[in-house]
Order: sequence, then structure tokens, then C-alpha cells
Amino acid sequence: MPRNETYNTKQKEMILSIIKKKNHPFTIKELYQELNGEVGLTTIYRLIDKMLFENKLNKSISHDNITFYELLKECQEENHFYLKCTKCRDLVHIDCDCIEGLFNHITKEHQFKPDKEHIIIEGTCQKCQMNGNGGI
Amino acid sequence: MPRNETYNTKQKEMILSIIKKKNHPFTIKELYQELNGEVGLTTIYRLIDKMLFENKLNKSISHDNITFYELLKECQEENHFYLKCTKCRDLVHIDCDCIEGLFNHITKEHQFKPDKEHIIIEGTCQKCQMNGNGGI
DNA sequence: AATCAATATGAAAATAATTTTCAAATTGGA
DNA sequence: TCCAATTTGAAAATTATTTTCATATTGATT
Repeated sequence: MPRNETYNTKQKEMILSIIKKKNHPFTIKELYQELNGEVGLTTIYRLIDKMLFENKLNKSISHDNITFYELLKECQEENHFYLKCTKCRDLVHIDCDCIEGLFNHITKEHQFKPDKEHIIIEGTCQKCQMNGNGGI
Repeated sequence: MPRNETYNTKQKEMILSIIKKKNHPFTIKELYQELNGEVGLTTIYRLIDKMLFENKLNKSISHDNITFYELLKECQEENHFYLKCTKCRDLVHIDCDCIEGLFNHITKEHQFKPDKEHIIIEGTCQKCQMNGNGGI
């Protein structure tokens, strides 16, 4: 009979403990190195995938084609709307119901039922617009 | 002695002719299929890379890890909007200016300059809603 | 603390997207 | 027509990620 619950393992704890301490986007390679080979790459990919599916992580790819992950701390709850700066990689949580209107429109006009609780729009944040930040 | 000029070939012409006709982001695979095997993948990648370097193309990667390219015409002001069905995995390009309003709001109210790239919203398409498709 | 089914792990193999290699073909000026 | 510079594409290499599968671990239950 299925159990519908996960098992706690030291590998999961080790990965989570490192991810939680991070305040910048990180790569799989970085994570693997910090884990010092004590957790296999496969296991890391698996936990990351699970967290992505649960919308606990954000995945993004830089102009140099590097894949970054980032913990979404506020994202456990309801509808969330992020603006992600492609220059400084800052991810800003926006407290605004402007997404509601779009979702209503999509539902009515395009007969499509959105099932995502959060949406991430990429662009350039105010700081980088003023700095003329050319990106990384 | 170097020539400092490129040679014109039918392969380049064929690729460009297809790209120029497109009005929404495309993938390498799509391009290759439309070229019907008449141009090798290597050559396609090479021209795309060159155009990226020359800022004639924009490259972007969706949440689903699909790499899209898009010709940068000066007049291409519209944003691109996709609905992706998480049941049948269909990706539909929506020709609708409903994103404009959101982007204007973001620019004005949140001082954030959205990239003129594409946005993908996940959910359930009409067909799968009617089928009661439980997913794959 | 022993049992055991459900779940998790990781090494190795598989897959997929992209890049590199290199011999052969093409280009266009002389 | 000649020829050096450039382009092409098949095949091999590279890289990131996923799958496979045999083995190990978990934690509820006895």
C-alpha cells in the first residue's frame, strides 16, 4: 500500500541546509561541490526537481547559459507575482493584484484555466535601468 | 590573406528566408524541420550563433527549458504570450494584447522594464478541461 | 530490536542539446 | 580557370540532465 509521505534522509537534510543558507542564485555544480561529494548528483537533481514542481525554487538561465536555482521563501502560500531582473538577478516579490485581471481574461477569452500560483516576469529593475547596468 | 567578408551561400539564404517570415519565437528543432534536412544542424547553429553575436536575434529560455530564438526587427513591439497545457503539453501562441496592459502596469506602477520576450502561463487547455484529462 | 513494504540512493548508462573537428565543397576575386 | 579564404556537414566530443536498476534506508508495526 502506498504511503503518501516521504522519508527523511540525511541527504535531503544536507541539501536543504545548504540551500536555505544561500541568499543568491546557485548552480547544481556549486551545490554538489559544497556537499563535498557526500550526496550524489542524481539525488541533488531529484530534490531540486521536486522543489521546482512544488514552486519552492525558481530556475533561471543566464545569458551565458548557466542554470541557476533560488529558494522562494514567500512562495509557500497563495498567488505570487515576481519581477526578476535579468541584469542583477534580483528577484522581487510584488504585492499587487494585477495578475488577477490577466488570469480572469485568460479564463474567459482563451478558455484556458491557469493553474500556477505564481508568475515570474523578467526584465530590468529600476536600479539597473539607472545604472545602465549592462548585465553580467 | 584574410578577406574580412563572408561568402553568400544558399544555406544562409534558406535559413534567413524562413526566420524572416516568422512572427513569433521559434526553436532550432522547428527551424531544422522546416528546412526539411536541406541544411545541416551544425550550419543552423552556426548562423544562429553569429546572429546572436550581432544582436540580430534574441535568445530566451522558458520555464520548461525550451530555448527560443526571435528575430529582432525594429518594429517588433509586441510581446509574446504562450499558454502551455500541463496535461497535453501543448504550447499555444496567443495573439492578444492582454499582456500589454499588464506590462504597462508593471512599467508604471512597479518601475520595472519587462523584457520584450515571451511569457508562458501554465494551466489546462480547453480540450483537456472538457476531456477531464487527468494528465499524462 | 526485528520485520518489512515503501521509498530513497547513487553508479552507470542513456538521452538530448550543442559544440568541435576535419576533410571536402563552395565562393568570388584575380 | 585558378586558388586562397571560407563554408559545409557527418561524425565525434562535450555537457547537462534523466533514467535504470540493484542496493540501502526509513519508519511504522509487531
